[in-house]
Amino acid sequence: MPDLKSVPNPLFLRDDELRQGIELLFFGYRDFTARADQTLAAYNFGRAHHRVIYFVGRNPGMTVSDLLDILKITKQSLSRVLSQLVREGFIVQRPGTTDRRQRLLSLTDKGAELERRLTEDQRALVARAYKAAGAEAVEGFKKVLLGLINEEDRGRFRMQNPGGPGSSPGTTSGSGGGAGGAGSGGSR
Amino acid sequence: MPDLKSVPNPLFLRDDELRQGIELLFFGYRDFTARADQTLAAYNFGRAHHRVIYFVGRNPGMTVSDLLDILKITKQSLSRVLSQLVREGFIVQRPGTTDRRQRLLSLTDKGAELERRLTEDQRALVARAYKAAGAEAVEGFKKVLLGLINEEDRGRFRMQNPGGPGSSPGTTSGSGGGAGGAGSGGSR
DNA sequence: TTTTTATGTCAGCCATGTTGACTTATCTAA
DNA sequence: TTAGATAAGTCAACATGGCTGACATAAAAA
Repeated sequence: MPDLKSVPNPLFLRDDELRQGIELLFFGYRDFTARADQTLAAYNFGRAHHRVIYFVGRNPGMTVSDLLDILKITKQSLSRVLSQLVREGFIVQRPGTTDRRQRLLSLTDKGAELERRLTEDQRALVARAYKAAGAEAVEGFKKVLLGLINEEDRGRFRMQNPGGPGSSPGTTSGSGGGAGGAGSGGSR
Repeated sequence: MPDLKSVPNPLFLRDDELRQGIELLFFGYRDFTARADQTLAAYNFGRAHHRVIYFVGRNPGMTVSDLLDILKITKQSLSRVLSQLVREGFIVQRPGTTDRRQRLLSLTDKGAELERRLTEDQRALVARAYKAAGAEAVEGFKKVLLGLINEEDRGRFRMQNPGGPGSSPGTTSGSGGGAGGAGSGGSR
């Protein structure tokens, strides 16, 4: 591998390569969301509902502030979908124990089932792409995407050794959950 | 490396890993678009304008049908932004030479300059992520994203050897370009 | 007790996607 | 040469999901 510092513009940083990356992200994300969107339509829900259900499922007991931090939308925008999901029995809110102003969010059984169905679409798609690309490519995929992410949110992901290729499978376990992040302490 | 066929559920295909991939895509795309959106706001344009400008810049002389195929939106949706861009002098339309029903699209100088400014934001972001991750990770990134993309659109990308893991770094270079895709011949 | 914070709500605006119906110009095939 | 298909555009109406601004309530913190 060439020493990056000594090369002003390595081949993989040429304009064409970067544009290709931009387009891969566009097409990739477009198709990544397309499948789940169909499932959502059957419930008369949109992508915004999916995101709420997904992250609440991932972080049971999270606060509204936590969710806002993740989604980076206004509370008015969130309110529209969240209150709908609560009204229709997909999500429950209970007051926080230490801070009773908080509304801790979690999925109902009904919500958990929807979450499963929704996430299944994307998981299958990602699994297929992972399988086709191989373990090592997956490491690279994660590494690059992590680099695209806002410094502040990067901490949501606990990545193991970037050591790469042959990293001993036995230790890959750990972390797992990773994205938990949003502690209920939620300051802003 | 374990033989995938013999392992029912390799480590990199565990549920946690797949969810992490889903989240990386969400956060990655969110931040990938955030920067350019700010630039767009200064022109009173939105993401839809950006996409049109980007792809027309990338494929000068493309037809409206070509563009619709890429964006996968309705012509009514496209019309709203496209006619605005034409009206304001960012894009020109000229009749097709062989088929005069077609309106071949290209950027004006003004449009090209905007395209440069817009794409610069994303290119810088991608470049930073690429640089931090390294050439080999970039290969993996591309490989996985390509696997997420609709079979039909995959052909827009001419990837070099999927050679995989230990592929000699010296040869990582290759092709580059690629993504042109939408030839103006545009059949549907 | 006063102030700040966490949450929610009403009202209205904007961007961007959708469907359906219809027009115009042009190409293509019978 | 005419009938039908195709490329493009338009009007109208609607849904989703962002946004701002203003204001309300309860509970924590100073």
